[in-house]
Amino acid sequence: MPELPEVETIRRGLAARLEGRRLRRVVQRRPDLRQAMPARLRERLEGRRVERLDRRAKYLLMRLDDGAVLILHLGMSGRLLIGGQTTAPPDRHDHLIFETDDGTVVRFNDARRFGLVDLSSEAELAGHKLFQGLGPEPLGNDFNGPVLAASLAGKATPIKAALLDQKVVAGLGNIYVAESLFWAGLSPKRLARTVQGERAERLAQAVRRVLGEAIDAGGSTLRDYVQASGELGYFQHRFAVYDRARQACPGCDCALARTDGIRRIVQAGRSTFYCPRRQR
DNA sequence: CGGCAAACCTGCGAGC
DNA sequence: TGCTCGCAGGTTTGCC
Repeated sequence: MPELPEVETIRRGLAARLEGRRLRRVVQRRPDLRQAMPARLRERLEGRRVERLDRRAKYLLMRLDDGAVLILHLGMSGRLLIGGQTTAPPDRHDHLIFETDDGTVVRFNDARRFGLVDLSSEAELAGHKLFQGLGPEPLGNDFNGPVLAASLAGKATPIKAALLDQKVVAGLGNIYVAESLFWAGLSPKRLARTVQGERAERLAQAVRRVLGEAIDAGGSTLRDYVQASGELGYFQHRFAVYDRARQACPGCDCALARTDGIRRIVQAGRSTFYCPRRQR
C-alpha cells in the first residue's frame, strides 16, 4: 500500500511529534511480522531520544541518541498512527506502540503483517541487508534520464515490471508506476530496454513530478492508508489511470473510441492501468 | 542471471 | 444474513 509519497507523508507527520522526544514507554505486542521483530526491543528503545526520522525508499528510519536506528516498513496495510493508548489498545493489529516523554503515543498497526520492524546502528546501516542493491532515490540528485536509461539497458522485462523493481529506482509501487508511465506516454508493455534517450528522460521527469505532487497531496488513500494524524491522502482524486478502468484518461476521448477508455490488464500478477491511445 | 507465478496474511466489497 | 470469490498500495521465494 504505502509507496514513497505515503511513507514520506507519514515521516513528516511523525517527525513533527517525535524528533527531540524521549521514548518513555515501548510496548511490543505481536512480533511475528514479515520477519520477527528483534529481541529485547523494549529494553533497547526505552529511554532513548529520537534524533531524527528519515526515509530511504519505502523504509522509515528512526535515528536514536545512542546510535541505534529503528527500521520500519509498512508492507501493504501498515499504518503509523499518532494517538491512542499504550495500554489496552483498541485494535488487535497494533503490533508496536511508543509513548514519548510528552505523552505522544504512536502505534504501528498492520493487519496483514507484511510490514517489518528491524533494529540496526548508524555504523551498520549502509551495509544492512534491506538496503543492499536499492536503486537511487527518485527525488534525489542521483536520479535522471541517463541514469534510468543505463539501468534499463538490456532488460527484456516490460517497463512496468522494471519500475516496480526497487533496484532500478527506489520507492515506486503499483499506483505511481501506472501514473508515471501515463504521463511519460509509455505503454506498460513496452520492453524496458527500449526506454532510452528521450523516452527515459520523459519517464524520469514524470516519476519525479508524479511523486512530488502526490507528496504535496498527502499521498493516496484507497483503503488502509492514512497519514500519521489520521487524515486521509488526496492524490487519489488526481489519478489519471490507476483504478480507472473504462473511464477516460485526462484530456482524451479514449472512452468513446474503439479502445473503450482506460484498460486494465494483469502483469506479473498485478493490475496495470493504461490508455492504449496515449501510451506507446 | 532473468523473469514470472505463488506465497505470505487479513479484510472488504460484490455477487449469489 | 451468510457464504464464496476476487482483489488489495509489497517483497521474497522457488521454479523454469
